[in-house]
Amino acid sequence: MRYRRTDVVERAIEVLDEHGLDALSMRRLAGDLGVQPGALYHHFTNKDALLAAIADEILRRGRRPAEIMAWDAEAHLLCLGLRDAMRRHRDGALLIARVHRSDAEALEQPLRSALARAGADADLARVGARTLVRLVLAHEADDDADVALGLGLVLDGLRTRLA
Amino acid sequence: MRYRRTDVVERAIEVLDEHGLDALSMRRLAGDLGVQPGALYHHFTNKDALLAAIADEILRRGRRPAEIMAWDAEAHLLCLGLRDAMRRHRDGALLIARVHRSDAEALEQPLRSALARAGADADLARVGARTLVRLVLAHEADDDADVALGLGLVLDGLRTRLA
DNA sequence: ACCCTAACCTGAACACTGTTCAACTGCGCG
DNA sequence: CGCGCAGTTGAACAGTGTTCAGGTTAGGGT
Repeated sequence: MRYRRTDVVERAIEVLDEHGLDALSMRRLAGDLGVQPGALYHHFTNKDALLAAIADEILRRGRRPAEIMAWDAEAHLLCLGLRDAMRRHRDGALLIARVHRSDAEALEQPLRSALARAGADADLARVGARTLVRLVLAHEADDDADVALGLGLVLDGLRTRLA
Repeated sequence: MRYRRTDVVERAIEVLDEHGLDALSMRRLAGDLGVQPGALYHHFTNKDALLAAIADEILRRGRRPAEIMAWDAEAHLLCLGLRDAMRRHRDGALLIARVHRSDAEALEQPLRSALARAGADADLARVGARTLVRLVLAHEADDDADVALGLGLVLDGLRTRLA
């Protein structure tokens, strides 16, 4: 059987959903595709690249069109969207947090520009966005009320600085 | 050579500091101690238990005596203490975050009781403490100004709710 | 001084992991 | 048809955590 990059990612997400991140080894995925492990390295330079591609795909599916609204409502919505996207998959937060460590930009950029539009200076926008993203990644297992409370805490802090 | 639990932990911290968390394998540590890998399993049921013991020791060393002060000053100080403790060792934040995943209590308890003393209800104290701890763990690589800004954000949020 | 128990360690094995690479296959294009 | 190349193979390398039957050794009690 012959595969393309996107086929591999799709199958990888299935393995992730069914068996978790720990079970998502190159050998396991290769076996699931009916292929030798080495074949995967034709599509991805290494496992990290594969995981990055998976994270990309998961986030791409979770992205919603931008709307015009107040900065704090938008920030809140962006955070909930991120949370939804990663919670749609087993170990989603674990995976995205791992990828986020080597590529923070992609996740933080939308929030940062929302904060910048609200009048935050570069430092505040950067730290605020980072704080919110990490908050969401860290609260995967918590229930929605806790997440809302945690986000409210940070958003309150931002509000007092942007007032 | 014969070792006790504490000897193993001490040596493990040295390996951690010199070569990083990735290099801290059971084989490597055993080799450093001049012992077979299996011997370590007499002192620790598995690697996670070893890592937990290392994290405990690192945090124990970093703990400072409690002082009587305003809740927000205390919370700020507790966070900086945690940050200092983990920054004293290579990959300290990585290690502690990993252990924190399966045992959140130990790290969050002091902050939670500080918030409770300030008049926070159980939910706010719990979420606030968790948020602060995760903030510190996530900001390891950032400079102190960014951390102070991030903490200030959350503390401001807490202040508006505790006023 | 003896022995016994418990703590500690050995050596080897098991079942995995990510990664590399020369050689082979088979599909599409000129 | 034949060339090129994307895709795959199969095997190997160098590691990982973990288990366990059996051997060793130190300390306390008689």
